[in-house]
Amino acid sequence: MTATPRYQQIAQMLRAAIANGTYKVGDLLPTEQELCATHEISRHTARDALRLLTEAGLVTRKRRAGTVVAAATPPTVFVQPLGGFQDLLQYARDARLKILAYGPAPADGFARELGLDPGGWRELRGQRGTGTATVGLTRVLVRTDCAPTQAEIEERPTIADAIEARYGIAAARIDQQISAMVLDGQVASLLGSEPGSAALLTRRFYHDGHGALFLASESAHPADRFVYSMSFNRERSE
Amino acid sequence: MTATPRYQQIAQMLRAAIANGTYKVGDLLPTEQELCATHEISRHTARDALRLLTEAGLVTRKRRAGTVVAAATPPTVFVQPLGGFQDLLQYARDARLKILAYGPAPADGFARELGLDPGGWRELRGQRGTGTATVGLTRVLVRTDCAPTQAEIEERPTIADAIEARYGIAAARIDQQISAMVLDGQVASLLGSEPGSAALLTRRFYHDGHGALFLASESAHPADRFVYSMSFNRERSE
DNA sequence: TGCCTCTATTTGTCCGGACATATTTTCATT
DNA sequence: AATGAAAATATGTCCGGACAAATAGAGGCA
Repeated sequence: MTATPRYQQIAQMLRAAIANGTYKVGDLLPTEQELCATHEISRHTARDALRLLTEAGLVTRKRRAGTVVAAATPPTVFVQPLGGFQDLLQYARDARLKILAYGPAPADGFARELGLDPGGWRELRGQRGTGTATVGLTRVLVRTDCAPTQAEIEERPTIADAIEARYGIAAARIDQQISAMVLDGQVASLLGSEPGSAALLTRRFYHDGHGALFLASESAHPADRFVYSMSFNRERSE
Repeated sequence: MTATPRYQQIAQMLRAAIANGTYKVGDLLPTEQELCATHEISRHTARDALRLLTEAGLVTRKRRAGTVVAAATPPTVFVQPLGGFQDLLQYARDARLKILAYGPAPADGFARELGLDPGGWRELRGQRGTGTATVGLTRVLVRTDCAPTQAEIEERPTIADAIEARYGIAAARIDQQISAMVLDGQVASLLGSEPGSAALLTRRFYHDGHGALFLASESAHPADRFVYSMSFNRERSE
């Protein structure tokens, strides 16, 4: 009869009440004590129910303030999980970064294009590929206070990994923009492609825990050799 | 001194023990009773600690079998949350789909390119934009047993939304591939772009709960009008 | 009015216990 | 040896209680 546990039943009732507007966003849910009284359950059971709602992101709880509705529906429907920086780059596992140049950011270089002061950054130019096949041409800006050496970069799969290993600065947020471009003669020859062919252009911005940018990159990938794939899964919410 | 709660301390100790190989993947962690005895805590506290590890995906628990290590490191480091189908498409909120053609899939059309039997699918051609500005040219395949009418599609922001509303078929997994292309004369004129300019090409495959494909789309977006942006956040694991 | 302190309230942590349920192991039976 | 019943065991659910910590709100004070 009562196959589902009590605390899940309570949680489901509250979820429904939130969904149908009985409790609107910003409203206060009943306190734990009130739930205990109205449903004749122990405080522990009430807490378990509210814990489910908290984990789903539907409510937030604060001492003395109570439980307030944060969203009428579970905030995220789909998620794209990433195992690490390599999954973001989507190069083959054995693709290596060949560094062509690495030094203080020139005044008229990548930093200027992004509206950054070249003084505080180091610029790297390189190409990525496996063996002789080049799959991407890259420009990178690294903040000088967390710039690894060339050797440290080359022994890690990505620059972000090198920074995390060397300086302990971990990316908290990464913004990525993908657009398309037509290869001009110079870039095409570096990539071994036909001038006038298409390429994918990815820009990535790595932010630390304070939201400050510490790493930026721009890469061109010939369309005939590179497709950016991603997979989204619907979150289980029961 | 002991600012952090006991159960979080225990969880951290276990996390560390898993990370440094004291417990390897597949090993059994101490039972709740053993944790109670060794750390002189109540079973409730031990359970709270193990709950944290379970939520992080580090361990799985089964009655009688105990707690086994599922992964040495938290499985997902970054997540890209999506609120719905519109976030995937990344068109402006007021962008509308103008349907140019909608009917049974022709034998030599999009279905053939994807290796699908044209008999079971309906093909749609359209363009998306706001007012007069066209931002994308689209080909879509819809499985015939869940194909909405043209009116149903036009009154919803996306075709996936229309299918979910009309047939109750919700996408469980969406695969997306992004590549680049050069616009030829015919497509360029439809999009109002220069022939030979670059465009972003997105292919999306929507799968239902059984993993079966029910919706596929291919869209071309002029690079000068469209950039695909995404944001990844590091998962909080504490 | 503005600022401060104090209090009451609500959630967070932790303890103790009990029974339920699923699953493995053991052992008796065939 | 194969099968099936029973026991043992680890987690899941639920109850009761107690104190701690944070903080919104009331009330007092300048």
